[in-house]
Amino acid sequence: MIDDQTQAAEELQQRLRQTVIVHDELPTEIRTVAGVDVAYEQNSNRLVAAVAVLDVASLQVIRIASYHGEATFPYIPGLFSFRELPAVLSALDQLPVKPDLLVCDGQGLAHPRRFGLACHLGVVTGIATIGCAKTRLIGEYEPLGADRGAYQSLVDEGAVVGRALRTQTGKNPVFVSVGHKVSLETATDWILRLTPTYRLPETTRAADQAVKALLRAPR
DNA sequence: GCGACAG
DNA sequence: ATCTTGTCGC
Repeated sequence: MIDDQTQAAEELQQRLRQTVIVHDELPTEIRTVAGVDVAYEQNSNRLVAAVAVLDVASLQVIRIASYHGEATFPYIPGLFSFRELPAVLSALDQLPVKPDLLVCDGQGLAHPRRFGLACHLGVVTGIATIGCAKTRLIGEYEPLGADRGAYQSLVDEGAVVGRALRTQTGKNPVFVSVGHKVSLETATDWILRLTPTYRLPETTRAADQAVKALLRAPR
C-alpha cells in the first residue's frame, strides 16, 4: 500500500521524464558552473540548501546563495528530488544571474524511472544539469581501470543510464549521468574538468562546505 | 520472500 | 543525511 504522496510523486516523475533533453543544448559560452547541496540538522526538520557558483576558468567560488527551511518530504530512494528540490529552488532564486551549468549531488537518468534529482532540477529550471553521485542507485558496471579518466557504462535493464567514472587514480569512482541539456559524453568531460585534485567536483565540494558552515552559524 | 536502496 | 577519534596507508 503506497500512500498518495508517493503515488503522486511517481506519477509526476513519469510525466516530467518526457521533457528531459539528453543531448547538448548548453549555452554557447559556459562561464559559470554551480554546485548545489543540502545539509540537515539532527533531531529536527531544519535544513539549509546552498548553491555555489564557480568561475569556470579559475574554478574559484564567485558567489554563494542559500536558503534555510524545513524538510517537507521524507528521504525515499527514488524520490530524493522531492525532498531536496524545494529548498534548492529557493536558494537558486537568490541568485541574480542563473549559472550556465549545474552539477547535482545525486543521479540524473541513472534512476529507476530515469528521472533523478539532476533531471528534475533541470526541467523545472531550464538550466543544463549533470548528475554526479558518490554512490550508485541502480545499474551494473564492469570493473574499470585504476587511472583517472577511466570509466565503464552503468547499465540498467539493457540501457546505458550513466557512467562509473574514476576522477582520481586509485580512488572509488563517481556515478555520472545526464541531467538535462547535456549529453553523457559532455557530462563526463565536465566532471573530469571539475575534479583536478579531488574525487568530487569542486562545485559539489564548495556547495557542501557552504551548507555545513551555514548550518552551524546562527540565523 | 529476500536484498538493494542517490542524500 | 547525521552521530564520530584515531588510525592505517601512500
